[in-house]
Amino acid sequence: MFLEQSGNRIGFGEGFKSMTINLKQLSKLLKLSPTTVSRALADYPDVSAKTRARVKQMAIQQGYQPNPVARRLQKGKTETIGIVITPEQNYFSDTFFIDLLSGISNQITRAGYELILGVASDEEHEMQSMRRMVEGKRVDGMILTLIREQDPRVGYLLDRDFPFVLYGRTRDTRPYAFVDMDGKQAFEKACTYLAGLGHRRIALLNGEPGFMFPVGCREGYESGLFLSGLELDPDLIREWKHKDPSQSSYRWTLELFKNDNPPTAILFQTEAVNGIFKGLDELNLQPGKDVALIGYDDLEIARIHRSSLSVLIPQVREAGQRVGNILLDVIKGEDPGKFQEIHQVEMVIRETSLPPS
Amino acid sequence: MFLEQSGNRIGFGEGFKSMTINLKQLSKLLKLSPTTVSRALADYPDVSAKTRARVKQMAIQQGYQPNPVARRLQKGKTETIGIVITPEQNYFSDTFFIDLLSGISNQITRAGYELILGVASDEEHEMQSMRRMVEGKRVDGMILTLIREQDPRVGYLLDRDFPFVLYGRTRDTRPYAFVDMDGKQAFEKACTYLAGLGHRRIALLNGEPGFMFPVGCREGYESGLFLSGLELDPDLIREWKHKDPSQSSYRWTLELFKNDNPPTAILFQTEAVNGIFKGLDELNLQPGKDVALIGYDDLEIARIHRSSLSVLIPQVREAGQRVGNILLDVIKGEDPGKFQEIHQVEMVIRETSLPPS
DNA sequence: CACTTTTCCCAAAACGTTTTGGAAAAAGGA
DNA sequence: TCCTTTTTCCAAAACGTTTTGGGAAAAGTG
Repeated sequence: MFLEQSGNRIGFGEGFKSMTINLKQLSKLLKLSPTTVSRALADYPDVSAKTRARVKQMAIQQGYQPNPVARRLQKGKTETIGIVITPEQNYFSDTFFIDLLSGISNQITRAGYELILGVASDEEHEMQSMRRMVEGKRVDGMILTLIREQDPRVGYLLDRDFPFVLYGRTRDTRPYAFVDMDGKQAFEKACTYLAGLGHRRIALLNGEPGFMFPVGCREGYESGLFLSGLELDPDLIREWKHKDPSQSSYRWTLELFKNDNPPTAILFQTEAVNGIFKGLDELNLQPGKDVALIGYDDLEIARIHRSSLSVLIPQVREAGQRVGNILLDVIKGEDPGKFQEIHQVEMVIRETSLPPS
Repeated sequence: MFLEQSGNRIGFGEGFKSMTINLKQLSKLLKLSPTTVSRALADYPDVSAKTRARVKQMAIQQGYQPNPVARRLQKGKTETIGIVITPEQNYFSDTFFIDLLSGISNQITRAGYELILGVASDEEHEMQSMRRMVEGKRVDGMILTLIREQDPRVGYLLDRDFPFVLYGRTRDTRPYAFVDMDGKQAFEKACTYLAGLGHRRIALLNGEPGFMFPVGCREGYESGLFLSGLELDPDLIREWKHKDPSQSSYRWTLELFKNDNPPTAILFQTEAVNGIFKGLDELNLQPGKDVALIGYDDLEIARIHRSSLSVLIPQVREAGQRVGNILLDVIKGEDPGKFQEIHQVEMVIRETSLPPS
């Protein structure tokens, strides 16, 4: 029997009965020191090929896995990264968070890292949850999403040199790592496309200011107008509310068409699609036929709708994978300033982007 | 200066510069042993009120927080719970996961626990991700969602006495802890309500078999028909596909109305609403007026639609809170069989549940 | 053969807590 | 006063790894 006094209690005690073996037990089984076993498994050159093989085989046979908690203590690393999400501001697409988390998790797991999730109800709790992770030494790095123009989280982390990666960008001038979608290029592309079809009155139903992503969208929109030789008309720009994308975009849609010279096309974040469809419906305008529409993000509703929506599709999962990999590099000590990625956004033309009637 | 050779390197070394103090440093500052400081902070009775106060004050002043990794190693607990989600099967509502995670996180955080997230692409990876957490000693307990009728995860965890809680139920007869929504009662209520309005042909567009939740829905539907003295007509029951709720429900909606004796009302999970709306639209049937609709789950699209949808609303966040609390109790060693909760589902009548025309 | 180098292994320390098992000092009881 | 009890503190061990700093044996070198 390979158990010893300090071994795991097997077969008695309440709760979970651990079936696992630890390093000391494994080394006893092999008649080697824990040192050698540890080093054999870590492929150190100072253990002979023969014993290394023997150790590895036994480790597999016994199902040995190093206790991560013990390793973390010794290594002084938590092998964990943190992310805080805010349910209140779920203005994103139905699969956005799942896609992003999926990409992140996919990459960090293969490095043995864990992803811990904080949920915050508002901006204040968001900071609080992050500080708990950082100051409580619960993570080696942070991932930030839903970035604001002035984002206190970024300053906080920069100030203490704590590793982090943004999904998005902010206005801080110090170098930091980020992965962002090229919203500007996307909206520029969509805008020039519509202008190319002959549209002259193109509206923008944009996200609410404060957050960073509507900034790029607006830049792209303005640039697209300019490149197409169109005037910018402030009456054609409106902003929906994050708290209630559908209601606010519904109202703005009605507003837009009270204009003497109403738009023939609308650019928007797809989060607002329900409100826009409802508004157009009420005005007896048919999406695609009477008004061209291009949304930023693909949603199921956009695909299933009577006139399936033309969209700009960000590859969120792929971006998440990059975010994960970059964070691992930053944790390793690499310069965050090296990792500033802007990902292209694909445009998929479906049924709502015809020439003006 | 309170730093010593084995203290944290402050002000040099690459990467994150820890500003935090550890137990040894704190105890030196207080001219007490680490033992006493530790016990003072943990409110042991064998430390005098005076020193306890002194220790606590200094701890706060210095911002001391026990290193969680070290505590976990000593305590033999990870203070962590795990959950695995599957993006492929996101047939749930737009806020379902956020709501559930929010409730769980809310409760476990106040007990000092962490929530780690696994993301799996399919059933096999789901199991693999869970085994990594369980066998890799990365968590003290698991939370399971999207439960199947025969769910290998439940057997796996029961077999090794590992603490877990289900959001949902399965067919395993051994006692285990779960929190479930009373889908049966919900559908029964909706069905009798519609029957009470005079509907005689009530269809059920249910989730695909294999998963557990459609079972309760169907039971409630059948029971509702029976209580209302209506015959069950198999032609009025259809199942949408998890992989593509909208398309499949769209097709089934068209099918249902090819019937010589078509339904005047449909019960369904709100995930399928887009397909149903599209189908009805194509058939020139107006939701609420020509066909009564009650969906299970509240979605934004359901509220914003021209005829806002009558719905059954499960309190997912509250359920998540219970799941979190129960898991903490089970980890503490309490009998899982004691924790079997079935939560009521509220019915909210809006515009799509009128009497038959 | 003697001496150096290389190969292979290991004992001990360290990571930062909590728990165990006292022990000294203070207080109480006769 | 002396003995017992209570109060208050602490040294050492433990949790399970990895790293440090050798050291013995084997292999090369002259």
